[in-house]
Amino acid sequence: MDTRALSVFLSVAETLNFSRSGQALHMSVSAVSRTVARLEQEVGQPLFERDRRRVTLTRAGNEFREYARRSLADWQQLQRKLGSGGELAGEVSLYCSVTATYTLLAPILAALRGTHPSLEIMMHTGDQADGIGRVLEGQDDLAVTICPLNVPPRLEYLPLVESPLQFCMPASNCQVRERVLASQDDGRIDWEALPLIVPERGTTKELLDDWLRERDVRPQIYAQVAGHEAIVAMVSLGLGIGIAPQLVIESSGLGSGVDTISLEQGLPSLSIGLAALRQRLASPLVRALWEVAGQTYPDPV
Amino acid sequence: MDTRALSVFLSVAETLNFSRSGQALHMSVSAVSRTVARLEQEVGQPLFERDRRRVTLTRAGNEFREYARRSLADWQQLQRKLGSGGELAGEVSLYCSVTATYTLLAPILAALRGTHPSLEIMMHTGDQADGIGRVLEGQDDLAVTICPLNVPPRLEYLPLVESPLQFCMPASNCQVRERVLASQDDGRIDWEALPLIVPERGTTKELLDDWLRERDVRPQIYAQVAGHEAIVAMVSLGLGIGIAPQLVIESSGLGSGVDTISLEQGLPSLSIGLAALRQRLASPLVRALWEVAGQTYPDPV
DNA sequence: TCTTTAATAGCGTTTTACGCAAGCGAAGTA
DNA sequence: TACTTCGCTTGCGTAAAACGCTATTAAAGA
Repeated sequence: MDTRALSVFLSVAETLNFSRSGQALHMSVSAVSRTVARLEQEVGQPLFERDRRRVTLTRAGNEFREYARRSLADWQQLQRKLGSGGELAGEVSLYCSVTATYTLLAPILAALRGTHPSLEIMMHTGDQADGIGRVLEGQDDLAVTICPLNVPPRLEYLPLVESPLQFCMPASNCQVRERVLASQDDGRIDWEALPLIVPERGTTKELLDDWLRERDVRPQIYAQVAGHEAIVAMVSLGLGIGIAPQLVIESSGLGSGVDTISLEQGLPSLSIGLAALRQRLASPLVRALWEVAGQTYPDPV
Repeated sequence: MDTRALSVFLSVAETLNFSRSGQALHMSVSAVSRTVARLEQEVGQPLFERDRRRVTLTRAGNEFREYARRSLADWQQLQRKLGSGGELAGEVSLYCSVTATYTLLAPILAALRGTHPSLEIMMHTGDQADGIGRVLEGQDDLAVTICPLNVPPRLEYLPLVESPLQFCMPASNCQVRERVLASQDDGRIDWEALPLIVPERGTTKELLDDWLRERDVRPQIYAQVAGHEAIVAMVSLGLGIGIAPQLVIESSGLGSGVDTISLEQGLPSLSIGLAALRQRLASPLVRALWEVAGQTYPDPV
């Protein structure tokens, strides 16, 4: 009888649909099914009536729903009471890229100051690609990161914004820019003739690799760089064309130094959000930041 | 945040001693320690103050204690409500030996009829030695059994009574009886000369094997039999000497047919009690029987 | 009859919990 | 001062639980 199971039950009791609850809770249908089954075994009676097409609450299920609501509310109340009333032993550590600091994070931290003034943030900045690793290893509680292709199971991911991955080129006239414009006139860009500045590792590198492989392009790599900001900086210096999330290009101090390259079949769009270990999310401090973030960027569809 | 952890916390909050709570809860000190540590992480603050010699509740710990009491009471209330109010889908199945039926079990079932009239028991009888296996395999919810030498981790054991393991011999005059009496006059029984009727398997067999091995005795096995009742029956027929818990000897219809053999260093005493899978104990029906049994035989020390 | 939808069951893998034993600091003892 | 005891924590290996993927089953709709 743990609170997690109660949440699952409440979700199913609301949607009356195991699959939809699974999606909402970021877990598989079978996990939902078995969580409910366990609960039913523990209670000793079926909570839902399944007639193969429709799910309804049994009488016991209704009773249990009341209980679950109360119980969960009690728990949340206690969390609030102790979370703010107590002397807040620790702080929350957060890893993010420089860009995230003043684009994504600023409004979250502003809101947080209002709702949880006693919560202290220890921020570490670096290449966005390292975020997942640092969270998994427990170095940081949270990371702003691009949604990885496969979210590891012990990780929770909260999408905040979408930003398309973009190719970009120097804005000032230079050899690279001229060659891009020339090949655009031809209708197709000759990637193999252009120096490309790519991420050293991370999701964007993987996406780029896929994109190139699909088109059977073997580009001429000018440099592999850690951090999208650094890529944009190098592009603005005219060293080559690069790749970065639009968000980074726009908000780099060098925004005017680079132009995006528009393509018919562009690169995929990225989901950027928060990542944390499930385990750590049990902590009220971490969860506080998590929830404020979710409220600051509602429904990033 | 599950109810099990709350129980552990409440116990420690009461004893203010991790080791003692561990004993009371039938778990190791380290398990208690880590359960509390998990709880503290989840709450976000320490619940106990440990100054290496003494354990005290912190302010947060006191708050949490209130919450834990309430929460657990709610849960138990719900269990009662649904456990008795509902239409009790299943019944509880119980495995035991014939002897247990009318010695141990009778008062428990009588009490149960009073407190839980709607609870139905499906009883299976057979060799006591099979009880643990049947519970582990989920064939029965509960078994009356001799406490195994090593209790498997997913099993919960509730001691009810103690009964010494005894050697016994035919009560009527016969060759076997005479030989026992004769060797008792010599001061030492010559085990190797006497036909021995032993359990086929189970805890009593293991205890007997140990006892014989310690004394470097290689007995003459007349028969290996399943079920202590059958052993007593064979002994009463004069086929040899046997071994069984005193309880079985006394309450066998053949009580007058066998005599116990008193020894200086007798066989160890057995703990006889109820066994169930931890998992199954979450069910209110199973727990009902469990608790009534515990109340019927309080403190079997 | 075939397809679609939705829950459950089997199987292999990951994650979590546990027991044991070692560690370690403070208090008691010789 | 050195040694022992007490009691909580920690590292490590193992056992159990939970999960995701995939197959299965069953009902409803085309």
